[in-house]
Amino acid sequence: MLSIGDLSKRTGVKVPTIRYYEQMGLIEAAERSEGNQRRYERNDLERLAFIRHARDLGLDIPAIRELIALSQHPDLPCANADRIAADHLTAVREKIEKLKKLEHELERIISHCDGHSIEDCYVIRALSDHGLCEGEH
Amino acid sequence: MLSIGDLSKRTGVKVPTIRYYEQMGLIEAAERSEGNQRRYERNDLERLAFIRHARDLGLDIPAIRELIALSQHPDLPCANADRIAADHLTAVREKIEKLKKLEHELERIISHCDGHSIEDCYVIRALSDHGLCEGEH
DNA sequence: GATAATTCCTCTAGTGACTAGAGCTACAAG
DNA sequence: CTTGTAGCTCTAGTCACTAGAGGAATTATC
Ligand SMILES: [Zn+2]
Ligand SMILES: [Zn+2]
Ligand SMILES: [Zn+2]
Ligand SMILES: [Zn+2]
Repeated sequence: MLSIGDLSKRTGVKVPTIRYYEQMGLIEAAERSEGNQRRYERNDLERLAFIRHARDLGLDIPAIRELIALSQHPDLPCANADRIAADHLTAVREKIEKLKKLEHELERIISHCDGHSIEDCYVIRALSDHGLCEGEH
Repeated sequence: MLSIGDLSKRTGVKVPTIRYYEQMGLIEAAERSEGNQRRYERNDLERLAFIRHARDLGLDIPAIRELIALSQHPDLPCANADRIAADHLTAVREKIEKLKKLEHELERIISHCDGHSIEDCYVIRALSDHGLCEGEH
């Protein structure tokens, strides 16, 4: 039996975050001690590690909730789980594309400033006028 | 004299967002009509276009506030403006790096699943165990 | 000039995934 | 047995908006 602090130390998930996940329905409400403190077991540890890893990979809470629900039906086909991962990959790629466009424009803007007065600052001018940009964003 | 709706149409910034920017101190409180409605002039249009473009490039509101303040002192050196842009570029690059790591792991995870049952699903297994990952994230 | 449609006003609350803090209680170590 | 740490619940704050309520002003139509 682990306290919430023990669980926190072992998984690297902060104590308030564990309570938050319980509230969000990602982990079941834990048993309580006589004094109303949460007590966890080994499988809670695994569950929380799963959640943490999924969050580290950028999945959001509804997606994780769905994956947990799926993982409790081992006989179902895994198409839905695979789709969740694939959709997330697509979203990640779209974010990368957008950020690369920003990176490109910012590089250009910064390199065009000769760094004297605000009056001549290319950063300020470029921000005032999207027409000076090379692409959309 | 433009109404807030006119300003919105001309800049592509939604009406509530314009009021929000006023509240955040990015644009000065506009003059009002007899009936208490905001009335804007040409320079408000430029200011709002500046804000919009800076937001589109991913700058946050405190950074934009600082850039606006700087732009009102044309004789100052522009090092601070340049630094704001450079810091932002650094942040964008860091985000790209993180997302690329995620992209890599997700590609790997998805390609390893042969897509039968949940029981054998590599997506679920990989989420359960970061040890299966190639890198950190 | 009356009426209707649209736009505007302020204020509050919701978004996602936590995080911080207040005020209180339980438990472990000395 | 006292002290210190850890736990409890509840509320509010983060960021940059967005949605909605309830009401007033403006514009368009007749
Ligand atoms: Zn400059
Ligand atoms: Zn641009
Ligand atoms: Zn699978
Ligand atoms: Zn991993």
